[in-house]
Amino acid sequence: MSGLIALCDCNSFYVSAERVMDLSLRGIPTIVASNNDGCAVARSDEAKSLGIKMGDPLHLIADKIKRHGIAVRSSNYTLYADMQRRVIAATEPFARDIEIYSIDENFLDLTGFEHLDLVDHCQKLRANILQWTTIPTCVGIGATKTLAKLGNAAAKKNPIFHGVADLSDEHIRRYVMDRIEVADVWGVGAATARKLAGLGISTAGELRDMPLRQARGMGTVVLERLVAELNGVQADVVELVAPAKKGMAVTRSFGRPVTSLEDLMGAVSQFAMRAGEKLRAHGLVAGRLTAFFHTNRFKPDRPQHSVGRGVSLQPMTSDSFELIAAARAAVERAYRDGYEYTKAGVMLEQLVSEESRPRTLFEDIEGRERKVRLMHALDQINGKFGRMTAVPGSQGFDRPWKMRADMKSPAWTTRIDELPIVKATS
DNA sequence: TCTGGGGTCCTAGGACCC
DNA sequence: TCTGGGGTCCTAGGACCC
Repeated sequence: MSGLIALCDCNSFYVSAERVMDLSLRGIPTIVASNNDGCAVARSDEAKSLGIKMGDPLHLIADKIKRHGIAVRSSNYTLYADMQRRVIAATEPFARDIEIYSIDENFLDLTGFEHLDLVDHCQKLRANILQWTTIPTCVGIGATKTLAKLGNAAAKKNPIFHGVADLSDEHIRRYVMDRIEVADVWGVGAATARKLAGLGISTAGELRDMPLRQARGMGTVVLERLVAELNGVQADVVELVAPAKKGMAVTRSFGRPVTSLEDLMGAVSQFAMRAGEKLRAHGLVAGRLTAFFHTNRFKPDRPQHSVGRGVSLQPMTSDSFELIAAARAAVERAYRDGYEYTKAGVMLEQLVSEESRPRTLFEDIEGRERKVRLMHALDQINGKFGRMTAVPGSQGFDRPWKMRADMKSPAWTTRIDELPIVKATS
């Protein structure tokens, strides 16, 4: 297995997904906001050139948005997940295997396609995705994932590549590596970049030439593997099947601060409920649950409080009511009055598949089966009529803390009552 | 005054990713 | 008024054991 790897990445994915159906956004500077309409998490090219940065808090760029007429959308994950599915379908004919790396990026194993002109092959891939979904992409090709990522970064930044940079070509590889900053290499974050700068390493090419031992000594095995990958030695292969999940979390910032135990319990109950749904959807059970909550860290002058309490789940479970009970108990113990809480969450760890769940002594088998059937019925109802149709009363009914999403597009492609309607005019 | 030398397992926290 | 959510991997260091 030493074939070439491609990384295909959707340009400004959330914005491009919004533009599939909403033609009014095309050509207009557009950003998509994070949950709670907090920060900019996707920007169109037009928005980028107006200086909008990834992660910019919306309330700090409000005047810029107004001044330039930037369109804003709340994030619509149902839409993005559906678009992702379509992008993958359009990609499948072009690779032996695909590893879905994130919602907008796929690694392609190009083994078996080497006899083709790979740049041409990847241009056809881009054209196919564009035709099926209208979503533009860029592609990087290389001997390792790290090189494919690097090629992708080059293809996005430099128009001479017309969207496809093939780093299996030595000249192109050298050209790109001498020009890309080391901080833009996949796996090099701020902390590592700072250390490397101290050694006079500022480009991808200089990192490639760093002795492996030095990389190991300065960083960790992670950096050592990274240097190997830049030299074309595979340390990270294309995964054929998704590895088992190790943990899961449901966390949210609140639309407005929570100041009572009752509201906090309500929120955490809802998160535990949702966490149970996710577990069951993956056929998993959890052995440990942690509930956490904290005040606004961006206001250090205000009283701060931050806690997380873990409890072990015995027997291991995916039952929402058991998860809710565990989460509520943790919150009750950790709660302190007199603070404004702005975020909370439930995290699940020690996940194993339902079948390989360890059995406990004195297990109430009948009671357990009843609970499983109840959860199944709950999932069916909520799957059919929408999330939160049937909910436990413990999460409260008015939910003053629920997050804001004031500019959300419809579920164009996944709900029959929200399909776009085309009106004929003559 | 002087207080071994390994192992293993687990957890918290850092770093990084999209 | 207003600053996202959800992951992975690695290491250091503590607890415990012989």
